[in-house]
Amino acid sequence: MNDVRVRFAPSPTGFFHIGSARTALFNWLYAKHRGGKFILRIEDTDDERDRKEFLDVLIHGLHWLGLHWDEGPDVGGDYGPYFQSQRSDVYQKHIEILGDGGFTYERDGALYFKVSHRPQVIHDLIRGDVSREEEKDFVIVRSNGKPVFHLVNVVDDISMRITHIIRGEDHLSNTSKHIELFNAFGVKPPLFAHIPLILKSQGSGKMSKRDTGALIEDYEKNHFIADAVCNYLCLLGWSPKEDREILPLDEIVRLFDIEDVNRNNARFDEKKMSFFNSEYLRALPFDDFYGRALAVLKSSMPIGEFDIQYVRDVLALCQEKLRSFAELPNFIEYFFTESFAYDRDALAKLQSKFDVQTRLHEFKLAFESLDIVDETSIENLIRELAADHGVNTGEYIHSVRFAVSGRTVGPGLFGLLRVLGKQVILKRLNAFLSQN
RNA sequence: GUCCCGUUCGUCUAGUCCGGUCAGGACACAGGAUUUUCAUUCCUGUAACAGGGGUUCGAAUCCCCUACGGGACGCCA
Repeated sequence: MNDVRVRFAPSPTGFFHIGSARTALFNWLYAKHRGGKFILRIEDTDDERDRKEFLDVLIHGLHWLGLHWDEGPDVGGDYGPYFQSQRSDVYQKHIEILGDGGFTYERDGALYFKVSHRPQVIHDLIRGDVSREEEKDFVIVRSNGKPVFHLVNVVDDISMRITHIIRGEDHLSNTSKHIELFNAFGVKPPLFAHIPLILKSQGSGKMSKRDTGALIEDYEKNHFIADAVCNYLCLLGWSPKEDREILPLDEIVRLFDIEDVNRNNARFDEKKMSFFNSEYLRALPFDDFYGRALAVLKSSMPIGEFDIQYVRDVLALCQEKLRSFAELPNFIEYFFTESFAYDRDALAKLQSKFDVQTRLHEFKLAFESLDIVDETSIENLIRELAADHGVNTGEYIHSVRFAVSGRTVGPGLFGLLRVLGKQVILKRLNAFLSQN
């Protein structure tokens, strides 16, 4: 029997921010670690700013990250509805309770809550006890009749039986208001855990939606691996403490505890995020890699016109070389088109070192009479050529790579040629030689 | 301005609770090795306890002050 209940309570007023995502992640981790429930509650009490579009982005982003909820939109639960816009009766009832208790008064058409003018102690699992006194009465119902964040947030945490409130440190100063409300309702407040903020990598202040890497939907758009994003996010404010950083999410679930979260803010590091992504990419089982690669290429490359086995071969060649899916289309372009670009600067560099044209002529001559185009036979052929002409194998390798791909970087040449096939290789050699 | 939170390599952090190992790891950066290119992998290097006072035989670790950073101060959430 476990009764940990945590909630992620976003308001759909903007795109899915990385800081929100990490708050969701920490809530989710804690729920999973304790075998409790992770609840999604949509705080859509701001008619001016709430938009359906933002809600969709949020829901989609959470699913993409793999942070599925036990109660909330789409899945339901015993404490719904999970949209604050549908809970006015609950709020009305609680407003009356406060009124009956003499905690409220009206001014300028709005309903105010009378604060106690006594310091409120916040029991914070991360920061210890924090004492703060609320000085001014505050509005709980606007003059247009809509209840405000502080009220609905507390009411829902009470009625949804939330046991731990894990949220950003920016809420720490709000918490004294919330505790006043819990007290007024005669309810013992849940335990709090105010997690550090994510600061922008350059300059001062917290990550804002305009900073690169700030929006979860951009990671999906750029074909990041969600587990890598989660893994990196976990390490912003938390550590497994054993000189290990890349570890599977289920292991993080096992090791994670909210009390181990750091107190100081963390600066976002785009490079380290990318490093995590590339580590995850390389570790992907090939079929998984293949499936993801296909989705990336679908829109940018005419892979449909090619044999499936050919596409698989190309991708098998590339996985170990790739650092992100975003660079995949450019990386393999020449496997799927004859109109790829030649890197002229790179060619000039090669030509300054040795005679590219001569090596290509020599290679072509020998290659034409090669019957079996597999990696071993290509390698033997090149090594023999090099020995015969008394030059380094590299001269042939670099020349051929350039002639067939237009560039000096890429997968191992022998595999590359094997996959390209004899016909295409000869066609490209001829085309290159006739133009240079 | 007021209140709250924080401060270990450039960055993320371990170590702090229960003072005593050259302050450890990772990213980044620099050099080297391996590799047909690139990437990988491997090795090496640069680099930190914000400052000042205490307490103590001994402080990154405990206490105080200062500085700096962050956050909150809405009929936004």
